[in-house]
Amino acid sequence: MATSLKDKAYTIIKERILSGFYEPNTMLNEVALSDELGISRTPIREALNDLEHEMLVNVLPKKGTQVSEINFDVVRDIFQVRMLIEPYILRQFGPLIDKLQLLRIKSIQENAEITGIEAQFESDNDLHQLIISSNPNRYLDESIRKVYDQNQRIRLMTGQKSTKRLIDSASEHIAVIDAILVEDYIKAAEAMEQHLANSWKATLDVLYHV
Amino acid sequence: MATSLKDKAYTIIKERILSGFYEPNTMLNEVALSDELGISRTPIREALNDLEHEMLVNVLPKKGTQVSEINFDVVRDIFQVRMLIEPYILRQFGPLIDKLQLLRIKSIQENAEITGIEAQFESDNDLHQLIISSNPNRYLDESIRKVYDQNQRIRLMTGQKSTKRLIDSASEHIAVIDAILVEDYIKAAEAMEQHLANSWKATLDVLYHV
DNA sequence: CGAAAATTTGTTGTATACATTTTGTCATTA
DNA sequence: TAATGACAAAATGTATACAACAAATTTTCG
Repeated sequence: MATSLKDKAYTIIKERILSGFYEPNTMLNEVALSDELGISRTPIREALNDLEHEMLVNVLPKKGTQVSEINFDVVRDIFQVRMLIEPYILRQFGPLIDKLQLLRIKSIQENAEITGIEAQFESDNDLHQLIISSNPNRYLDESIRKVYDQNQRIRLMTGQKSTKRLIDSASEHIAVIDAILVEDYIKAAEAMEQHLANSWKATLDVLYHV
Repeated sequence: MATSLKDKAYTIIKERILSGFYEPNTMLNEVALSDELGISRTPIREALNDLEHEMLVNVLPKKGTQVSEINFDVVRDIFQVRMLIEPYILRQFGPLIDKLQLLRIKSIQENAEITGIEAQFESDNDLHQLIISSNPNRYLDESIRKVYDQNQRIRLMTGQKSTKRLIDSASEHIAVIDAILVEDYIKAAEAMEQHLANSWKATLDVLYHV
C-alpha cells in the first residue's frame, strides 16, 4: 500500500489520541512530531488539520494544536447523536447488515462472563461498527464515524469498571442482534435506543456520579 | 479581522463552488490558484484539504483536486440527512429558536408572490439557517451544516423553476413558523417533515423527471 | 526590590525549492 | 494505421527556509 506520509502521520497521531497516549489538553508540537516520526512538518500539519475536522484536536491560531477535551458537554452531545443515528440506521438499512458477522458477535456476547473484559469490549465495538457500516449514506457515515471515534475515548475514561454493566450491556446487545436476525428492524431500533439510554446512564454515573 | 491566508483561500474557493462558478468535476490546479489569488501553494493546499472534509471537492491522490459532483445519490443522501436532523432539531431545541427573527422571515414568506424569487430564495435559506443555528450540539451542527452547503448547490441546479412550487414552499414554511410561534414543536417538526418531503419530490421531478 | 520595557527564544504561518509521479507527446515499429 | 515505449512537461507530495507572532526571559529604571 503506497500511503502518503500525511496518512502515516494521521494514523499514528490518531491512534495515540484514541488510545489515551496523548491525554486531553496535551499540546502537540509540530517540530517535535516531525523529528520523532521522521516526517517533515508539512505532512504533519496536514494530518493535524485532518484531526481537527474529526474534533480530536483543536487548532488554536498562532498558538498550537491541542488534544481536545472530553467534558460533560461532549459526552452528552456524543450520546445524543448516537441515539439519533444508530437506531435510524437500523430502521432504514437493517436489511443490509451482514447476518453472518452478527452470529459471530452474538456468540461472543453470549459468553460475556467467560470471554473477559477485553474481548467483550472489542466485540461491542464490532457490533456497532457492523451496524454503522451497513449505512450507504456518505454524509451520515462521516457524522457517525466522527462521533464513534470520540466515543472510544469516552469508553477509555469509563473503563467499564462495573462488571454488572458489562453483563447488562451484553444482554442488550443480544436483544438488538436477535431482532435483526428475525428481521424486525423496528424492534431492533428500539432495543438499540434502550441500550444507548442505559449506556448513557451508566456513563453519567461513572464519570459524573449523577 | 486578522484572518489567515488559508482562511482567505478557503472562503474564496468555497464561494466559487457554492455559487456554481466552479462547476462539478472541474479540476482545481494548485499553482494556478496560487498565482491567481497571490497566495503560495501551502495555504491553498490546506484550504483544499478543508474543502475535502466538507465534501465540496475530492482530492485524488497524485492526480489533483476536483470539484465534487452532485449526482442522484448525493441528492438523495442530502435530503435523507436533512429529513432526519432538521425535524429532530425542532423537537429537541425548538424553544431556543429566536422568535423575533422568525416573525421577520414570516412576513417575507407571506408575500411570496410580491417579493420575487431571489428574496424568497434568501428568506428560505434564512429560515433553515435559523433553525439549524438553534442547535447547541457541535457534532450535529457540523453534520447538518456540511449537508446544507451541498443543498445550496442542489438548489442552484433546480433553480426553483416552478413558481407553483415556490408558493407551496412558502406556505409550508409558514406552517412550520406558526407551529414554532405557538410553541408546538412536535407539530413544527411534522410540518418540516412534510416540507422536506415535498421539496424532495419537487427536486426529483425537476432534476430527474421521476 | 518590583514593575515595565526590551530582548531572546521558540512556535506557528507562509513561501519556495526539490522529489516523485502522472500524463501527454512524439517517434518508432509491427 | 494503431500500438508501444521513451521522453518531456506539468502536477502533486515533501522538505526546508524564512517571516510573523507569542511567550518567556532578561534588562533597565523607578
